[in-house]
Amino acid sequence: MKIATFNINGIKARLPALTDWLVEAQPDVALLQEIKSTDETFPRTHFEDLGYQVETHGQKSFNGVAILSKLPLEDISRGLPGDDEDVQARWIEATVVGKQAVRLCGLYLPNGNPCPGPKYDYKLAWMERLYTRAKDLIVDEMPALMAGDYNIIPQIEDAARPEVWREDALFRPESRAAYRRILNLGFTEAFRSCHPAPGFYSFWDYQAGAWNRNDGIRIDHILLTPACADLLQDCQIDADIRAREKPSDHVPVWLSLNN
DNA sequence: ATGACAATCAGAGATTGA
Repeated sequence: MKIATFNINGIKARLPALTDWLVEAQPDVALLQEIKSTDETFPRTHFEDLGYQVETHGQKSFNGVAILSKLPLEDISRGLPGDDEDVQARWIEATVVGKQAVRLCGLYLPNGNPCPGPKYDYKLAWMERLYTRAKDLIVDEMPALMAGDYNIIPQIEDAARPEVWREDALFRPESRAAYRRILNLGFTEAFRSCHPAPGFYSFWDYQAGAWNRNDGIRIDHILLTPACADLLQDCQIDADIRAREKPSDHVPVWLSLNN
């Protein structure tokens, strides 16, 4: 089963680029972030016509996550538990039914800039809630993964120019520590486990020719529970599509599972 | 030190992002 995560930076603006990639890459499941649309305005039938079941958790203008799946999805849940006051649409879960069922969590972790400030506080508080949910996934022992835009540069080798990120919310010690604390529950980060070498990125800023200079960062990750890591076959980044017409500033990260 | 770029909503320019 091929499962991908892709921050598309707006479903309306990305409809052609996303469609082209889906047709070429043929993922069984695509976890999308930053759909920037409500559930009502998401072009649901467009993806149903491509053979996907569509589950969204959107809001107007900002954020928003979705799952597209060619295989049946069950037990869909929207919103990260732990704060009933939180109105930002950043989390969706579902179980995909294959040879072996896998629990899928799609996430759009808060950016956190400027740092320090209330947005950074929100990021760390959100990560505390993520830790709680992640721990439950480990305890459940069902194969599960958490995929999305983590807005975390885990290590220096995940940035072309780590020095410019030193004080940024994506690279601050507190951010990375909160991410490591989740990893240390027993998760396997799929891409690093397949490709330990430095120099792979999943985001290039639109500004200052970042793509042409390969001035990127790796902030889109897929974390696997031990039972899910047993099934991991491969993990890749489709970096080439960043060079196309009207691209997102992120590119897809995908893995294949033996399930 | 600043801005560079793109998307959204709205129908200009502020806000957000990373």
